[in-house]
Amino acid sequence: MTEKLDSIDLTILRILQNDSKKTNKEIATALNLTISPVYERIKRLENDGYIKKYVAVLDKKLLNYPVTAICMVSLRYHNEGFIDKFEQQIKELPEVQECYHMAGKVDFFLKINMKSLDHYHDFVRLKLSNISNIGVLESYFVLKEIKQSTEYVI
Amino acid sequence: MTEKLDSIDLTILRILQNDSKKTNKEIATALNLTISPVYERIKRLENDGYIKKYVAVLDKKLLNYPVTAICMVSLRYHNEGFIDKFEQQIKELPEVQECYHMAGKVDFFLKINMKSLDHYHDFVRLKLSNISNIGVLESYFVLKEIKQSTEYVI
DNA sequence: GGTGAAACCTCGCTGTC
DNA sequence: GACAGCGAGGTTTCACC
Repeated sequence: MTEKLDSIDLTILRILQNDSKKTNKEIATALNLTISPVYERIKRLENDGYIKKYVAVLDKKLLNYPVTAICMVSLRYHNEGFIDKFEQQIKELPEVQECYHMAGKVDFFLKINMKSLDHYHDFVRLKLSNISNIGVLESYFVLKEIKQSTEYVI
Repeated sequence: MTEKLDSIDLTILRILQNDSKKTNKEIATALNLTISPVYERIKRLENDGYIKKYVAVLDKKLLNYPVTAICMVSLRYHNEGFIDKFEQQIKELPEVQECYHMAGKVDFFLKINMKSLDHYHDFVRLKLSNISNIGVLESYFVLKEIKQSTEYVI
């Protein structure tokens, strides 16, 4: 494991989290380096876990997933076992893109993408409701996506 | 612009949204095709906008951004001009990773990553508060990230 | 930790069916 | 729309600094 990242590492990460198709050559040029050190630093950043994965970001609208819901869930019981069980069940639902365990009145935030409100209705009725221990479930619908990114300000 | 995607297109998109480093050769093998059609389909999917970009997903914890907040904002005034102005100002804040205009009582959901609660405090005090027209601002903190993905169930 | 070059492989394209 | 095959260029490695 590495201890610290220097400014070259950070620049590489900044470039890759914006466009992972940049070649080592392009990155090397931007950094006034040769290809080899860039190659080796990227390998190190991958192996040390700084870079988790490389993904293609798709267009939700074109793929016909226009409905996004934010769902706030509160559990009925809060024992460790119940919480772990809930988390496990949520992980297995591919429709749930994001899920966070929260501090405060609401226990979980979920972000869910759907083809239509009917699909969302079915999802809540057939899948979410099958998860026991849900006390309160409130759905909010997205009117417009202002911003969606995976970048960090590093 | 293309009208419809066939099952080969969907398989390619499924593969790439999970791992964009897969080579055309690997994808071709998985699909029992040669490289050329895979190459041409991906080019088409990029040009038609189905694939928006390729990014590296970084590890928040290792980069020392352990604090994630969900922020719910309600505006004071809801004229078109005010809403557009607010959206514009949010877009310019790199700390805000996601922002959605919502239907209902709350106007906007924001997801924000920070190095510490102190940084979050400064962010709210110095940046968010500088945005006029914010009526109500409620912050919820993430205890644990259960799931975070950019994939769609296509 | 960087350089530069060699070996290898994939990409990106063209012609053909 | 898919196949075959090629030259260019990217990836990977290594000896050297």
